[in-house]
Amino acid sequence: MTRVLVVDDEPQITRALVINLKARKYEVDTAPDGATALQLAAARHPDVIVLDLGLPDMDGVEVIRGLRGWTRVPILVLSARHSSDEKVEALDAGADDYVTKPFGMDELLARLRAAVRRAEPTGGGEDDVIVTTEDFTVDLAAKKVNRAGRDVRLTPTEWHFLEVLVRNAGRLVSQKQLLREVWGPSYGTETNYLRVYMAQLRRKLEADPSHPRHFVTEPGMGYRFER
Amino acid sequence: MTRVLVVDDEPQITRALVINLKARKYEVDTAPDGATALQLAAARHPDVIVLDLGLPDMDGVEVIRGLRGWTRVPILVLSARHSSDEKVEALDAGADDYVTKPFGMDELLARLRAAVRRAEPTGGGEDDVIVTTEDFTVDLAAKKVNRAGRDVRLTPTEWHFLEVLVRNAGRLVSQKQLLREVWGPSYGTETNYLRVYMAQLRRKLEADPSHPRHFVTEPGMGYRFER
DNA sequence: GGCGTCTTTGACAGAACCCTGACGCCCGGG
DNA sequence: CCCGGGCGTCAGGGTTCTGTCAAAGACGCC
Repeated sequence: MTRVLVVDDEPQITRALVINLKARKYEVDTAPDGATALQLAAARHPDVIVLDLGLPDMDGVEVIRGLRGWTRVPILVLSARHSSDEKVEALDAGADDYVTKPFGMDELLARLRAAVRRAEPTGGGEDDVIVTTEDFTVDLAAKKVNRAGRDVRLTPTEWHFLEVLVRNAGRLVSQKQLLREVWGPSYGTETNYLRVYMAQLRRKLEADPSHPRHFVTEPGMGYRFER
Repeated sequence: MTRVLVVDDEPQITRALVINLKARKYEVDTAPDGATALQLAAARHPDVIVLDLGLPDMDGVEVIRGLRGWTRVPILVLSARHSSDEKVEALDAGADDYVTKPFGMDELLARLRAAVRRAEPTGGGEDDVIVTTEDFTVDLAAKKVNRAGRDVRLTPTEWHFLEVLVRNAGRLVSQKQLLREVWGPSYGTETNYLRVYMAQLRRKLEADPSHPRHFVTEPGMGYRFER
């Protein structure tokens, strides 16, 4: 199910959006200000964010920048301002689309669909959505891991952790980067999380967990997934 | 350079777009109708398409469908129609954005930048910078060193040390500069650190560590990396 | 409210790493 | 010839980092 984060301080707009989105089987979170928005974005990992630029606590563009520091989630900006400069500023800060109020609900939903659609994993392309090693297979699209013919059960955090590593196959991923991507931008020093979850992944996926072949530790720097 | 395909049958609009795009260092192709557009898209593989819906030979939505059959290239629709239905139809057919005429050039260009930006490859986007010598290769992005087909393990300090030298390939790096960059700004005289770590790097990377070819000592001055 | 799953913490042993001091070599100058 | 400075090498010990385990908290579901 697609998860949407609606950020707006006007209750009637928020309510209208929530009703329409829920009717179309979206999962919806709402935030009345920028701080809550950033926090919820990190905690809930929405698939798309609808962001009103006129927030009580901070400039909407700052919210965009705060998000773009660590995620590429589609951002659909909503604003009462029609000025070209405002649009350009928001778009260049990292917004994906800009809709002026008052807006047509049908159009907004269509733009939302478009934003979600193009953020989906590279479909027909030659990108390998499935990563194979000698010991197991990771299907990034289906969110499935297979080992010796059996599907392996991963918890949400385990999967997220694995995904970051696999998407950077061969590259070193720093501890800070892992923490930020999996737990959110306010994390960066809780390396014990990494140790615990790395151990879980190795236990579930490595042929010999005590001598990992695919999940390599680079002491003091981070971890690396090798196929 | 980013390649744009402009599809429009009105010469004055096409011309205005071409001028503005070329001024911003885009490479531009133009097509006056749908058939030409589909053909050029296949032949030239543009990074983004600006598509007017009102074409003489076929319905604009058909062009979108024709493109989406084989490519995910961003499509920015341009149209005189303001109706919500039209927008929804185009967006759901696979368009990425919808701008109504008359449009502001600044806004259009900003939307174009947004469309191109999000189509960029994921994963931070940093290109793999690989430095090669006869004896080993250094991948600065993946933080990987390969020698004779095997990955060489470097400690954090060793890697940092190597990185500074490699980024200044061919240039002399003074002792003070090395110490400051690797150990921090309060260091500058602890040349024994350098001797120790230089020895480690040579032992791990040089074919003949006692007669280094790539890590050259400039007595009294500093070190130099030569490929 | 009870239960199972998942996440977060804390503690600890073992491993990896970094600093340090000692020593020998080379070379130019006294 | 002797001496001193700069450099390369080596190994020990303190420090940090990692793997592992267990248990407490948080959460959702029935």
